[in-house]
Amino acid sequence: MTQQPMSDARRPASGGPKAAARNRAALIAAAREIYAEHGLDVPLSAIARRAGVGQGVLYRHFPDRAALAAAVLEENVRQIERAAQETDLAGLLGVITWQLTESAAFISILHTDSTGTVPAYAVALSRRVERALRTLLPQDHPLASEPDDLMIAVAMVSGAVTGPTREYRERRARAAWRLLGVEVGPARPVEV
Amino acid sequence: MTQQPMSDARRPASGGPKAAARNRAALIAAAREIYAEHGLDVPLSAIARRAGVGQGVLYRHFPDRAALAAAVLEENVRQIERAAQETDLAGLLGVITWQLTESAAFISILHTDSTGTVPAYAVALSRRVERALRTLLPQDHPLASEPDDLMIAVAMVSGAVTGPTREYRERRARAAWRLLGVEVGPARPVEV
Amino acid sequence: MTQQPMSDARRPASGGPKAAARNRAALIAAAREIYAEHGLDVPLSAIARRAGVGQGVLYRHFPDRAALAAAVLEENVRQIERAAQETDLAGLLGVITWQLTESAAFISILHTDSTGTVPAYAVALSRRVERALRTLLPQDHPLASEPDDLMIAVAMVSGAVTGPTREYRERRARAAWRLLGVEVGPARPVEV
Amino acid sequence: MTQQPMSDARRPASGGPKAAARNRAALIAAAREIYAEHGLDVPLSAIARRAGVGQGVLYRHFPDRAALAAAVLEENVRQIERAAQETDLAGLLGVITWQLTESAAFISILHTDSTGTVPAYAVALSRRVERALRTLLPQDHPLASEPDDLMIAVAMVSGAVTGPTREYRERRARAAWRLLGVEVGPARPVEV
DNA sequence: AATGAATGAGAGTTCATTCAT
DNA sequence: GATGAATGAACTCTCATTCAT
Repeated sequence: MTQQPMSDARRPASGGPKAAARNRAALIAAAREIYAEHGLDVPLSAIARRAGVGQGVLYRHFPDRAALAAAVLEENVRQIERAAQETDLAGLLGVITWQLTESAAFISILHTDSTGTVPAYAVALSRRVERALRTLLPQDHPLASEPDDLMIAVAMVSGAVTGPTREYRERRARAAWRLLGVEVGPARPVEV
Repeated sequence: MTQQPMSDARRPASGGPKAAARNRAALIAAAREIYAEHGLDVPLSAIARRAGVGQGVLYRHFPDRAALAAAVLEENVRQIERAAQETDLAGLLGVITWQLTESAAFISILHTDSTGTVPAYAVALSRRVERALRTLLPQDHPLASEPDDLMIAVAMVSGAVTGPTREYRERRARAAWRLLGVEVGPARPVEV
Repeated sequence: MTQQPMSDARRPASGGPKAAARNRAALIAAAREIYAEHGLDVPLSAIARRAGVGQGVLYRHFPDRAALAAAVLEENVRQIERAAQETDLAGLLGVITWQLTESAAFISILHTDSTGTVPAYAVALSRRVERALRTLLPQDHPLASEPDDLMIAVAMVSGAVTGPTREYRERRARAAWRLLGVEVGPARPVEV
Repeated sequence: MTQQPMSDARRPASGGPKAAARNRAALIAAAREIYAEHGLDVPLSAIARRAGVGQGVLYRHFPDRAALAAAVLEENVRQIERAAQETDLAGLLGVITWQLTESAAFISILHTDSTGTVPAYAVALSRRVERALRTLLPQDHPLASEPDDLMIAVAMVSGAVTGPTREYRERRARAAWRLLGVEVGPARPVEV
């Protein structure tokens, strides 16, 4: 018994090649929204629905859950890398703070998973964030004395970021940086 | 890790005298173990199996997933409250640190959930931890100046606690406290 | 997002422990019927439906597709082994012939799969059939001269068994045995 | 962000002059290969991919799965018909034997499907094979006494043809013919 | 009161088929 | 004509929850 539609209802179909890129973008956008709202552990079908596409499209573009997450978070990291070329450490931390308060998903690559199981792509992305930060880190910065301190500090801030509204989360993030004695610029998005 | 004996010639079925209480305790213990190993998002059937009881018993004692989690964490909090009567702040933070490194589940009440949705029971438990800490907090402690700083700091440490082994997680936790400039006693369990 | 029912429709539930064995038997019976009609490559959901049970029950009893097939075919082989103790070779071949004409599924363990990929359980069952046959095979039988001839002959007959009705298939099977110069008793089921 | 097709120098798209015929042939060849490797139950997309064409082309040439299978097997039958004009029965059986051992797909028209459901095209092709064989069948041949014996014998051999390698399958096929007392020439392909 | 089987919805994944370009 | 993306249903497998015994 091969898999066959078996329903006589003729399905409408397909969009054409131009739609492909649009759908990919829509999926990433939808995923970003839903990740921000509910975290990474969300039904893929919900993402497809929000993007307005069928489930198959999601699988065409992203072979598995990790690929989609990587694509979403990749954008965040790229923004951080871009920002690293335009500001100082405080400014970059502001950008990171923005992203932390904006998206529950982004937290997971810096804070990783509480069970200790970290997907490979998250490790790679985390390294890129670290590299970006380190280019701007002065030798005498309080987070420069021990090699792990920098990313531990970021993880700590991500731990503090909880709460119902973005503003509330930002307030907590700023308090966290203050407790670390680290100067942060204003939390701000990077314009695309 | 603990496989239950599976009493051979015994009466595995229904009731001993205080079987109910024993089952409840077994469920909590099993849940604690499994939470620590796999996080909170675990099939309830696995917990019942590890506890050596049927699924029905689990539901009899805990109407829903949250109730079980609350019961597990309740014990942690009780240990913290007990410890608060026997040591100073540094000692209490050592106890909390132990719990953070021991169980992925415990993190979730102090760090709460990354999506910002905090179950009601977690709020209550968190308050009790805060109260315990505050009884020992000197007026001039670095975390005493702003009202939220205390629990933000705890959340921050919980954010730093990740990694494959308990030792590794403890090392990160200590680094986190150091970055906060807070003195902590040795991480240690409270014996029951 | 844990998997949760999310529908408020309260589902009816469950049968009790006695039903377990009954369901298992029903599943095997249903599978046997459907296998006979459509071959082994049938949706498991169809089997569950025919058995009048939920999908979960099927998985409880048979962890995978192979386990169910093995359970069904196991019965056939057991009948053959039983028959081997009560008749001579011709009689046993009659029993096998009956099973071949009765069930498309049974063919697959003797004829195996045309792509050459044979599941482990099928190999084991096939060996048992061979053993049963060989206990009754006279030294001077035409299929006794070469070691592989016996099971090749059975596979050949299974290759001939096609057609819309059991009677038609049996006619072809008898013709096949005749072409092999092998005497066969009447095709007959083994009463359970 | 929209990446454009813009084939720069070449015209990979649409039509050369007899592209249609070439595509058709490529599809049949691809299907033959994949059928041989994985059996008839293969995603059509895999065939299109192997042929290096889009899915649409496949559907243009072959309205359904059966049409493609028929086209593949048609070639086999044509080779048999050709061979029937150049050799004797033993030689023709050698050709058929080659095809049986070469392709899991070809088996299905001679052995047909184990569920008894035979597609119409298979019946027609089978008849042509029979006709080709019968032109070379001597009156006194062991397979000439009963009308059905000829094709039953072929089906029997196809039933014996299983196993991982072509050589192994050929060995079994030869054993099968031997058990039937039928002389066969060497298994050989018909060059195209 | 405990057991553990059953239910059935839902998530993940795969494909046949259509169709915009 | 060709391409290959999109659709959406079918199938597999997993669990939360109920309930007969």
